[in-house]
Amino acid sequence: MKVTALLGERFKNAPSDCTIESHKLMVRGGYIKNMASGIYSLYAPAKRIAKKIENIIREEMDRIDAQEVMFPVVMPASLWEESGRYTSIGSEMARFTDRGGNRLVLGMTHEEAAVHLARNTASSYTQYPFTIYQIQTKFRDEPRARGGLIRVREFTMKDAYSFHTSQEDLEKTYARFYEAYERIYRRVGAKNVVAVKSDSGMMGGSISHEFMLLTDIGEDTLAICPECGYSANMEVASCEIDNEAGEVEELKKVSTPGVKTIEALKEFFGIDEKKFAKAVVYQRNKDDSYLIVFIRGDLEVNETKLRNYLGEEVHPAAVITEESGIVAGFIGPIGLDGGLTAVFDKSLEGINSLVCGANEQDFHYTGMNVERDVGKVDYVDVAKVFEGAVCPVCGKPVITVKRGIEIGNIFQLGTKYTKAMNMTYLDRDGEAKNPIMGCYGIGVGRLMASVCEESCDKYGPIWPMSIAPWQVEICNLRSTDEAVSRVADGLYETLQNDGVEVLYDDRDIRPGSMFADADLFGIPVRVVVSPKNCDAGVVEVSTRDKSIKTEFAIDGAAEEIRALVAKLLEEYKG
RNA sequence: CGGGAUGUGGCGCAGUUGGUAGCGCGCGACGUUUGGGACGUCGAUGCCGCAGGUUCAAGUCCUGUCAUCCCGACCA
Repeated sequence: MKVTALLGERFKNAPSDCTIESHKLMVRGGYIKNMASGIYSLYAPAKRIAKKIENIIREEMDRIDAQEVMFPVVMPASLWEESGRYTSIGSEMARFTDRGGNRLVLGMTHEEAAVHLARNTASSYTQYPFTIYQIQTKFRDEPRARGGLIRVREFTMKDAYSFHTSQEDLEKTYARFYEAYERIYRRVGAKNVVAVKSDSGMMGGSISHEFMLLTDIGEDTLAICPECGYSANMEVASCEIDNEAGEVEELKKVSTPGVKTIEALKEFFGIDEKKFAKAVVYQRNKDDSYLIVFIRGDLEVNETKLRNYLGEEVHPAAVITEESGIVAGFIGPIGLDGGLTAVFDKSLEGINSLVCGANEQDFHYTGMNVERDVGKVDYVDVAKVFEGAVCPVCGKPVITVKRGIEIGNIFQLGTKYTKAMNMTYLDRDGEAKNPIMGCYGIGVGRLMASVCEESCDKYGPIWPMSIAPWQVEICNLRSTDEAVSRVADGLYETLQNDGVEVLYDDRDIRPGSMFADADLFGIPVRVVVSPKNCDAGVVEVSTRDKSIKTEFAIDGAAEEIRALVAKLLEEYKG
């Protein structure tokens, strides 16, 4: 490809809208163009990168015996009504009607389509297991797109669905996907990727992992143990608590006029915040009724864990009404209004002497022991993990909290969809059963942006050879000079004939501009052809990551360059 | 959906107490240049987001609306 024929321009400045590095560079470098919020067109360089990522994914999917299929983007609402998600999913799913008044949806994920495709065909246990996948456009009407390609509304995704006759079999495939994903990330050049245990959210099912690329701009928070490798999304990370029982004390009611916050209580009693039983008030989404979480004063409530425990949606209480029976600022577990649900975090378990509210204006209790003064309660883990928390696996207090971008996920779905959509097969014993499903996704555009985010400098992206839009860029520093152009043109032609992907900057511009653009193209191997070099009978060859800078004699340069490309490609081989 | 901000040429921006729009980059032509975003001369590009209103006069003031971005909520 000659730059003179390439559509797209490169900018000195990024639009002021761009805040994160990959977004800036991909706009500045002429990779993407925004059309609407979270909706982008890709220019040729970005399209080429996406295609390479897709092909690596294809190779790895095919390798684990997944077969590529294609589902429709537009599906009838009725199919989604079968699974129940037509109503359970909110406005993230785009819905519309056709000219006949039929309700349709835009595909945001394809479990329903996968079941639809397979359910009448895979009617015998002998036809299991099997895995299907597609690489296709999805539309999700995100409430808030952000960060260029990091979080968009329309995007290309590889989504795979596996079907099994037993949990063990699902787990086998799940493990193969896990390994395939690790290979995919290595091959596309994503470096800091960890798999974390995650919340299954609306997908349903039990076990799931998210593959996270660690970066400060990540939207997810992760708890990671550097000692034993335990890692989990903050949403589900368990929190081990070192509880010190302390001295047994008598329950005493103490006047605490106007002392409402943990801060103020700390000051008032002059004791550590770990000695308080903090009350956090939530409301159920369905009827706004209240529930109260009691947790140790130094900890925060993890709302996702709370939701998962309750099995329903809740939100932090907006206003606490008079008639609720809640005395804001003085809430405690003793003598709490019987109509209120209380949840006890396990951080309170076994502590002998706690300070808590007395459910009476301006009074607190001291010396409270839950078992003794409230009775037997179920302790649950709803605390948010914090830096330095105790690892639930190895028991060392070394948990670190990091940010990550989700660049893939794998779910064990169970029979949620096959049951709801009445997909059955006849088992060996002649009994009709619902197949067990797994699903597995990778966002292509997000992966591209993530690699850019992690592999760049202030001048532009540094694309790994495996996904670079072109493998070699030739910079003809003096295209008006016949001798120089003869060398550059010849090299371009020879390399292309040898199957090397070449971007040829044949423009008549000053070297400074050409180099600045080359940095934005981020192509791994750069070949500079200039009058100076030609006089010396050489071309100058360097890598974008600055690890190599050398000269090759003009005669034989093509072969040397081809070998260099092959060598660099080797690093990312499957 | 809450909070904050911004809409002026392709990009970055300026535009005073209201007086009819400018700078830098980029773009075109010519010339001089040529190893990290050159210089000179000439030139093109604006429904000042949109719709109302106030005014002799609105980029500027008022009202509404749309769009985009950031923080949060949400998120397969």
